[in-house]
Amino acid sequence: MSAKQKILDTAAKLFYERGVNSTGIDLIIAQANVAKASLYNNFESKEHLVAKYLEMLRLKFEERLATAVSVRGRTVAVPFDLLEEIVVEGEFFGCPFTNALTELPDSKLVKAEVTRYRDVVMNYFAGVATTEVVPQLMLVYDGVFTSCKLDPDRTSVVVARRLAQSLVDRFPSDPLHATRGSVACTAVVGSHETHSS
Amino acid sequence: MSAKQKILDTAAKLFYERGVNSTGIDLIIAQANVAKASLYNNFESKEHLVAKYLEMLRLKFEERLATAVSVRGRTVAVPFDLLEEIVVEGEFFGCPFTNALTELPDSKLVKAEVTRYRDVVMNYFAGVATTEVVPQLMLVYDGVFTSCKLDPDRTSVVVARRLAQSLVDRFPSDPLHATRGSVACTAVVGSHETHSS
DNA sequence: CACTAGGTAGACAGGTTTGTCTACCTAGTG
DNA sequence: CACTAGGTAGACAAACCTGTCTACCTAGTG
Repeated sequence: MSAKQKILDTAAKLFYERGVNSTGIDLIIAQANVAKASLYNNFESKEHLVAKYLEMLRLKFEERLATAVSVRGRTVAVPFDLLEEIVVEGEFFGCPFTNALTELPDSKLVKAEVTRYRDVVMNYFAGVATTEVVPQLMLVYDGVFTSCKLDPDRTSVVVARRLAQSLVDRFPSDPLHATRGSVACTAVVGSHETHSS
Repeated sequence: MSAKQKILDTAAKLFYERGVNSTGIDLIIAQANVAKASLYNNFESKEHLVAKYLEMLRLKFEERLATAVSVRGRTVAVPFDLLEEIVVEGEFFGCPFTNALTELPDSKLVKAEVTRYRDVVMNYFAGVATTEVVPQLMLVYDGVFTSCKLDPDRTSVVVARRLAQSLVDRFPSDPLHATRGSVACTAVVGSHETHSS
């Protein structure tokens, strides 16, 4: 395995679990078993490394999204399913993109990668819901990372998926002058749910 | 104005706008026009200062919440109205609590303050909705900070308020328990005990 | 007046960080 | 063989950072 990939993989793990600013270059190269020069030969600076780390995450996400869609179909639940896979396995540290931007608020590189990632998500939601619902879905999707990070209870992802599903389902009617429908609502929220172990 | 308060106010502004880790002690004391000894006489460490900063924000939030409730009534919209006031005035840097925890993930002091703040919010939502809806409202409330931070478009807060309102409307009460939520809730939230140390 | 609480100014120690640089090594290829 | 691309090892500079310390000042109070 090339030094570049070893660095990227090690940095990804450390950046995510310990935070970007708490992870020094020296720690990365020690854990990756590479020399410092290898890092600076392959990456212009730490900021560039962070950007590449985020780019890698986005590419992986796009890949997993495509795979899941081809298996389960293009539904609003898929992004939440993917998140659930991560949340259940051990510790969860929130959204790596928003985390990185919080730690490096002045980095244009990081900001660009975050935007690119969000565009992927928005695009996906735009494919399963009308344009008015997309901001609502983004709201729920943004929220689930924070809730999962801060609540010891990890059921947020289930709540979020169900909520997102209900938003898509009931869309045609406007929430405001919707059918007051306890029927529609209970049906929507109460029913459904294929998996969710 | 006491040096302690000058430090706290200056630190609050800097911590929020520039981030905790990017704000050095030297910058704080320079902008506050106080001596370094004044800072360390009043605050045990930088971490303690950050915790006090978050505590101050929470107290202000509780105060504004109480005022708004006494004026507009205890509705689900109030927390979103308060957020809107902040979002519209110039730049918005996201939730100061989650930001601080992202920057200092190992700080127990910070974690405790974040939890205390979230308890206030959850308590409030528990006062306007049934227990099943509260996690959904938290999801939307968590999401609106991220969305407002990352989307140049600040309409997220409007979308979020409307969504929260529709969630509450859909569950005016639990059919089994038959009571209109707001009544029971006022009791719950109204019985705020003074802080138990 | 004398005392004290709280303030100022700033040097300094000890640590951490990123990024550069020199010197050397090694596997693969023409 | 000779060359090269990419790697190792680690010293080092320069710039931060937090927290401590000495020395001095000043307004209010008994």
